[in-house]
Amino acid sequence: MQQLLQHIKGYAPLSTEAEQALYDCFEQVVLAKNQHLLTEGKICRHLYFLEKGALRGYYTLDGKEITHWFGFENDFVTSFHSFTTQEPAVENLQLLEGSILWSISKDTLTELFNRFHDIERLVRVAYEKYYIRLEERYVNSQFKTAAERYQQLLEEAPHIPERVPLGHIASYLGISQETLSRIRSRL
Amino acid sequence: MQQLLQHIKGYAPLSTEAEQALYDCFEQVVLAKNQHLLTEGKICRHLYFLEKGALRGYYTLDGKEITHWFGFENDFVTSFHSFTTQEPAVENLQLLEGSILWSISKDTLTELFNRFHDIERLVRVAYEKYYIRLEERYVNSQFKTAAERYQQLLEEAPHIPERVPLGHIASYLGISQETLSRIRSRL
DNA sequence: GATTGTTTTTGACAAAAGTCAAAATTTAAT
DNA sequence: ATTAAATTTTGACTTTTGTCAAAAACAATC
Repeated sequence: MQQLLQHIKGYAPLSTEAEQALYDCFEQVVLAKNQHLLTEGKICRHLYFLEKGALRGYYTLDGKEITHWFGFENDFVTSFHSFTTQEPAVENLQLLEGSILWSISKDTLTELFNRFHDIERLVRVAYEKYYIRLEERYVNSQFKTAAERYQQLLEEAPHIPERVPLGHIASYLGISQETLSRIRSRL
Repeated sequence: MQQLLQHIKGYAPLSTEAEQALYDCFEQVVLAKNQHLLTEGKICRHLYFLEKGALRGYYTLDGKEITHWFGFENDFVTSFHSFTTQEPAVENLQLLEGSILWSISKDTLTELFNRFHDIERLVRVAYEKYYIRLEERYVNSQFKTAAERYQQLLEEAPHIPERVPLGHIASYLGISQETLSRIRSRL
């Protein structure tokens, strides 16, 4: 929990009262490898902070699993679409390692937004970071070749290829596993 | 200006004072077709609301222009990365039509955030919408074929192919202009 | 340490998309 | 209306990536 508070204070300052309120509102969740935090069709009612571990977001297309993002230490994770709209999720969240998370419900968070301007600010700032991150991924995915994307992944996020099976990485990069394997053999 | 206020009230309620403050802080900008709102290397100090017209964001790669997004009526537009970080922009913003915009500076907006919790909330909610929109684009771009992407564009955003030259659309979809032309001839 | 299951690699071929160059069409300007 | 400029289409060919099937490598378990 200290890790969570430490992390979010990097986004924006927090009053003592707001910090205490956050402290009171997050609950610890411990899950084993391969368990699901969310399955498609369910409404995602929680936002999670990942203290330790790793997970992936994936959905099913033509019977295949498509992994479209990963979460690691100090990431906030949720099915963003389902969490914000409270509509059924189209994606699944599955643990890739045994993990420690901290959870807060949508309702509780909404209440915190009402009570504390600084918490709303903090989330606003966090959204900016996550938006920029997604924008970069988008541009890279669309306008670079498969080999360039993999090389960039090795340089900028080496923890991903180190901790995640190749098949997941291939779909994360939008290529087939065979193509990724061939790219690697050429390096 | 009424259009802008009307639009943002769709995100979250606004106190009369906050509404007045917004009214006072936005300035009208009128620009002709092909003019630039921002060129790469410059720091983007303003956020714009597009009341009427159209524009594109593009950057240069290997001497080619890559259009990665479009803005139309009721969109907020800026170089998001440069605006939030105040680092030099990597992208250019160019008008595709003669346009009417409303501009607010980063400093003024920051001040409004400090004065009005409800304006910060409104932007937080707006970010959620823009994030979801980008996430959908991302998933579509990476996991669908070129033809599927074009068909989806026709269905979900027909104003884009109607108002924008083919070359821009091709790079927006991440394909060559020739391929897009061939896709269209097959329909 | 043999066995089972999972993950990764390799091969042969097919499909999709890119490139370069030129022609056709559309749009804008005089 | 005519000319010039820009945009879109077409053709021939190359490169990239995907698919299916099988083999190899690696891990986990008993």
